[in-house]
Amino acid sequence: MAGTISNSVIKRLPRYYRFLGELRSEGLTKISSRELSQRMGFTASQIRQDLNCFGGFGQQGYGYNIDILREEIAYILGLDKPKGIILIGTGNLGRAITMHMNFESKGFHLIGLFDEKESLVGKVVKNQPIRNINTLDEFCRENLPKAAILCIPKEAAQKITDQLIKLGVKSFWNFSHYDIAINNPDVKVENVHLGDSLTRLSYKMNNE
Amino acid sequence: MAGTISNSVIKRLPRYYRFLGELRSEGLTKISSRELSQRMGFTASQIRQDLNCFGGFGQQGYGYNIDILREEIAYILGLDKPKGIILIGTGNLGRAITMHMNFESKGFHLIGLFDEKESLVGKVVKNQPIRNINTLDEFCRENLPKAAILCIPKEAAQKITDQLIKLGVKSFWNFSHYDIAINNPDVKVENVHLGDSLTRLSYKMNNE
DNA sequence: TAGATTGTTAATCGATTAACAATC
DNA sequence: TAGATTGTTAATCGATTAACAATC
Repeated sequence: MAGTISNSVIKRLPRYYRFLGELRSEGLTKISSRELSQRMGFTASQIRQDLNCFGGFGQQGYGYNIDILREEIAYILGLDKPKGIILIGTGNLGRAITMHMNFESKGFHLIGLFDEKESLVGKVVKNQPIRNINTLDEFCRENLPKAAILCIPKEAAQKITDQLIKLGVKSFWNFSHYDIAINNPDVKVENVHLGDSLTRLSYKMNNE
Repeated sequence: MAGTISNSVIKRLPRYYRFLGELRSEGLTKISSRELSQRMGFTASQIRQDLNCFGGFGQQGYGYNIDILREEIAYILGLDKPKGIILIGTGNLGRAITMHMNFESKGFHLIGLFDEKESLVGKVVKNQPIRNINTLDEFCRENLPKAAILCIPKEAAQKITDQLIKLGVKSFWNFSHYDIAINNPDVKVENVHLGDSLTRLSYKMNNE
């Protein structure tokens, strides 16, 4: 068992979940930490250490039961509790995420799309109408989303996050460069800085 | 000076570069590690430690010259050497990245788009025609791209990376779930696992 | 000169790996 | 029972923070 799971472990959790899903669809029922280490590129020691953070789901001399372990991780990740999420900014990136992402399998339920651009408002993406951003307050009071996806520029992001936090939206999947956490230490943020990632690739190519 | 810059520092480099750019556009010319720490949310100690990895660009009693430091980091990141990059898979995500990303400012030059879907081939995205994937060999031999963006499903990714590696493309910005690095330890890969990121947000919301 | 702030070393903290006893 | 493999402790490694002498 465990109290706090360290950040390093949390970062690896979705990967464990993905691989266990694959093993499952290959029809396997059990796996040892050594076998899993070869597939995932972690050490067997780290896998045992990690998996033990949330209870002894292995069995000595046998390994881990794939289904049970996967279910357990799903539970820890909260994938069994769909949370309402809205998306702000239906530009190229916002629309791509709306179309591309399987929200249901990641613990969410996409319930609203918003944009300020009149030319986009009313269009339908993945069966959802794009709503005018000036209806955001009303929508949130009625539908109580728990999280928001920010696909808007930095300048717009500050204003919108302030507004959303007042409306009770306290969790953000943030594609903007606005640093939500630094101004609001209490909210939950997961940042995706695509530009930083591409920049790191440039670094790696530049430095043997 | 420094030989090897640790992975932890590399991860932070693009962020330093971004913040220095902002300070610059605010018209500032110098900044101390303490001031920078307040803006960036790192400790001043860490900033000094990090920046010192690549030479003493500060000055005691003064701080850091923003322009000089920014230029130096740009050089380390290879942003001054545009590298040819191609994009494979022009679905929602691939098109969004094509439209949305500023490649030039990140050390790249987007020179080709590819898809296998006949209905997409020939369409123009950001002034580039979508090419048939079966012209990939020919294109690479002529234009020698150095990197590729993979916006294709896992199954397709394995085949395409093998093909690209043979053609001399050894660096990947990988949006697929195919684990390139595990099968090709020599290539440079920067993974973007959007689903894992959203899953971590679910975890954070689920665990106080 | 006095004040400020770096560069750098030392101390602390946390994460990973190794080892092995427990046990299925 | 013998073999396999976990759970867990101890050892190592690396990263962050603190401290302060060097110096602008």
